[in-house]
Amino acid sequence: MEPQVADAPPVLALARLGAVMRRAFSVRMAEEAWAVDAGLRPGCFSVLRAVATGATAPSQRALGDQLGIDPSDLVGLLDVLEAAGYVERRRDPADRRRYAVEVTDEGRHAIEQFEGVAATVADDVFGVLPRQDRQTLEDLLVRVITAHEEGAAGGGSPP
Amino acid sequence: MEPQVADAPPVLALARLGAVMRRAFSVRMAEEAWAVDAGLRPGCFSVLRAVATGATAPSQRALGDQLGIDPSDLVGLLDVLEAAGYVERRRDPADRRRYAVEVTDEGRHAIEQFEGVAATVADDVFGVLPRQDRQTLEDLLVRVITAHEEGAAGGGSPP
DNA sequence: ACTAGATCGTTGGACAGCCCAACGATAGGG
DNA sequence: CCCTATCGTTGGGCTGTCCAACGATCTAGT
Repeated sequence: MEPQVADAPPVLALARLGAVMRRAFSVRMAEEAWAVDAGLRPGCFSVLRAVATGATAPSQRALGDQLGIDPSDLVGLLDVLEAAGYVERRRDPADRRRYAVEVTDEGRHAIEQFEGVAATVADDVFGVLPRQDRQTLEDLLVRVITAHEEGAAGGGSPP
Repeated sequence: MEPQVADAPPVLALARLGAVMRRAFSVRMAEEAWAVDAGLRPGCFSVLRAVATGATAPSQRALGDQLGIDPSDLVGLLDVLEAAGYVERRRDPADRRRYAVEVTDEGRHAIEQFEGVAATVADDVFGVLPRQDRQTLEDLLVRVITAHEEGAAGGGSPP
């Protein structure tokens, strides 16, 4: 009768781990003056990164679909980012309902700083693993996450 | 300066993935009559599992420290579990402030059913990976999670 | 023995994240 | 020209998490 410390699917434990990471990230960011000053929330960086890494300036709808964020929540996040001067909302001339969200140079600079904070948090969480295993874990996580992002956004089955 | 297609530390993405898992778990559970009937919330199963796998009947304080759940939130979760007949709160005779939380036979049975639901969710999330990689990922996650649980609970340095 | 401080479980409230319903503005098809 | 669908936006509700404070109980100092 082994105590089976970790059962087959550590589903809720992973959910918990994600919450801890978000929390730790939020705490670390609260120490950064440039972030507090702009009123940046954790979700802002997910959006900022998606805008910057995307090939073309995406619409808010596409952005929300890709990240799994509700369009209504995206509004506030983009308001903050725009007020901070990190992104710009330009009307899509071909479809004036849409905004074409573009990243600014300051936005790209902010991403680098954000990456530094994220690296600190990642060290706290994944630092318990030896370097090789940690690399493997991060690679696998990226594969899972990107697979789900594609499945939600572009992976759609067009009728 | 690599183009860093997939960010160095997928911190927020992992946080997002955790939220997705919790959500998916909640949705799947909403379809199970035995869970809805008892008013079980996702966190209940984390607690139930911790109570069952622990060597001795833990106090609520120890339980909260291990799982990273605030004692005040643990109250409600245990109320639900006790009302469902899955756990019992017995006064610790050696220290009448504490409760010794014990799992019942029905509680153990509920864990098995819960594991089935969790397995379904895990398939949805990790199913995008080939079997071998999935196994590796789950193992690494378990190592990280247990390391943090030990660090939070048993890691204390008793004076 | 008696008091002072610490610990355990509990209550209540504050706060952020996530989701849904509904609305004006715009685009496309009959 | 009208009807429907889509985009961004507003508002509200629900849940999870955290913090402050309280009575009951244990522990330590005298």
